[in-house]
Amino acid sequence: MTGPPPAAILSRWAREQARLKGGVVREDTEEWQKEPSFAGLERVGGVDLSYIKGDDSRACASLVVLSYPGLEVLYEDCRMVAVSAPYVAGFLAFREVPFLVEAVQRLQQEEPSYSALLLTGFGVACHLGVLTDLPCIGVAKNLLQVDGLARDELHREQIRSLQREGDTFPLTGTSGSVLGMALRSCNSSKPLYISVGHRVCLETAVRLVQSCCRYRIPEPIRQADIRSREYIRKQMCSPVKVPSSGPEREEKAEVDD
DNA sequence: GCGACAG
DNA sequence: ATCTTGTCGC
Repeated sequence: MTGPPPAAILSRWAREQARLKGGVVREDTEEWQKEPSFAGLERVGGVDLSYIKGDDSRACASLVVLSYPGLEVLYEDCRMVAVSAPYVAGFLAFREVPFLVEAVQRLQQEEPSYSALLLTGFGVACHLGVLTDLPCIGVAKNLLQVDGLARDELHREQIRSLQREGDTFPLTGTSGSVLGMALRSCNSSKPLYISVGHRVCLETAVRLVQSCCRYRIPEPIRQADIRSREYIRKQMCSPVKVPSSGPEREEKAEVDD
C-alpha cells in the first residue's frame, strides 16, 4: 500500500540523497567516451517502470539492452514488482531504483558483457549509477521544476531557439550550477532533458543520447517503455486469482514471449 | 495558505 | 505514470 510521505521519510531521503551525491562521478571514465563516434561502445541499456492505471502499488520494471550503434534489442527483462515507496517529485529514485538494481544484478549474472551503459530517468541515474557503479545518463521527457527551473516564458523561448537537431541549452539553477541540458533530439519541438548520472560528463551524455535517437525518445528507453507497457497489458488479460478454501498454493501464470 | 511538482 | 481516437503532416 502506498501512502502519503511522512516527514520522517522525506528527511531521511534528503539525507541519503545528499550522501549519495558524494559518490557521483561527473567525469568520463571510459575509453569509448573519448572516441568521436564512441568506438568501443557495444551495448546500451534502458530501464523503465510502467504502472497499472488504478493501482499505485503494482508496476512492471523493465531493463533492455541494445546493440550499439545498431540499436537492436539483444536482451529484455520484464517483471511485476510491488512498489511500496510513494511518488514524491524530486525523490523518484527512492521509489523505483530498488527494482532496477535487482534487474541490473540479474543482467550481470546472465549476460555479464551486456552492462556497458544505462539510460535512465533524470534523478534515477545518479542513484542507480552509484549503487551499481555502472556509467549512467539521466533522460527526462519533462522538466522537473526545482532550484528555480520552471516552464515559464523564458524557458519556452529557449525551447523555440532550438532550431536544429542536436541544439542544446543549459539548465542553470538559481544556485548557479548547471543541473542538466535541454536537447532537441529530433524534429519534435519538445526537447529532452539530459542530466549527468555517473561516470559520464554532461557533454558526452548529450552526444551519446543524441546518437541513440531514432525518434524523440532514445531507443533504449523507448524499448523499455514499450515492453513494460505491453507486459502490463498482458497481465490485465491473465486470469484473476480467486480466494479458495483449501490450503494456499502459489500458481504462476505462464507469460512467455 | 495554495499551487506546482521527473514517474 | 495513467485516462484516450482519430487525425494531420512529412
